Amino acid sequence: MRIISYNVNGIRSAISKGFLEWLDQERPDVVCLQETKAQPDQIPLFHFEELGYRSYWHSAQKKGYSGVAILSLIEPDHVEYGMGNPLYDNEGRVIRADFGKLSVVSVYHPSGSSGDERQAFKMQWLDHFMLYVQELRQKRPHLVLSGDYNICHQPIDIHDPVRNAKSSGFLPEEREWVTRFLGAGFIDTFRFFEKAPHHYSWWSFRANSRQKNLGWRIDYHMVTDNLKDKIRNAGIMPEVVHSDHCPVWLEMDHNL
DNA sequence: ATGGTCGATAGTCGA
Repeated sequence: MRIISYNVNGIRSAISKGFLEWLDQERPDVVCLQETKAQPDQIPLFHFEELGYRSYWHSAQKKGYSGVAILSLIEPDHVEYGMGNPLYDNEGRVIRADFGKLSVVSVYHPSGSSGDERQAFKMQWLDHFMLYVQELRQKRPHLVLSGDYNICHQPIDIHDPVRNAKSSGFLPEEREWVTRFLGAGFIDTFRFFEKAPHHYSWWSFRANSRQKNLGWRIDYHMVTDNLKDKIRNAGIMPEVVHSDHCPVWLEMDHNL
């Protein structure tokens, strides 16, 4: 089973840049999307159906903002929208699909880059997400949590750790959250295989950052450590350019 | 210190 996570920075924009042709070439079993930036009536569902994908969308209340989705060639047994708390669910940041014993979550953690208020919300959100995950594990112990975490964990995950020491996305408290998260029994599947620096999943649109590979690794497939023996491989697709992020993939044994 | 770039929208805002 191959799962791809992709912050598309607007699904309609990504489609205009060749997203569907890319999807048809890759044909992953499951796709977790973030920043769909579309209301339900603005989503061209038929495009995905034509390619054989069922799709499930959790949009934000605010037009053109946030939003997550899961596309799947396999029919999920169940789909859950949000974390079950109205305080956190109106921005369309979490959707979960269950496939047998496996649950796949597409998550878009808040950005804190627009100011102190959103940074505070981000930290609150992260705390709540931790609780959500711990509770979810009681009934769904085999989890793949894929998405845009908006946090670089280690200095090798960001091109300039010194200059970004005070940047949202690389703050000590954010990095410590990821450490605590992994310590609670999750695996950063990309780092499980690749120990080298200079592998990123997001680049600023400004200053030709992408051409110069001055990026941040903020998109992850985190899996519960009970799936350790099922992880086959993981990687990043920096050559795919429909967004300021690139897709990240995870290959798992399908029989749990 | 400033400005640099996008997507979605119609407010400029949020990233």
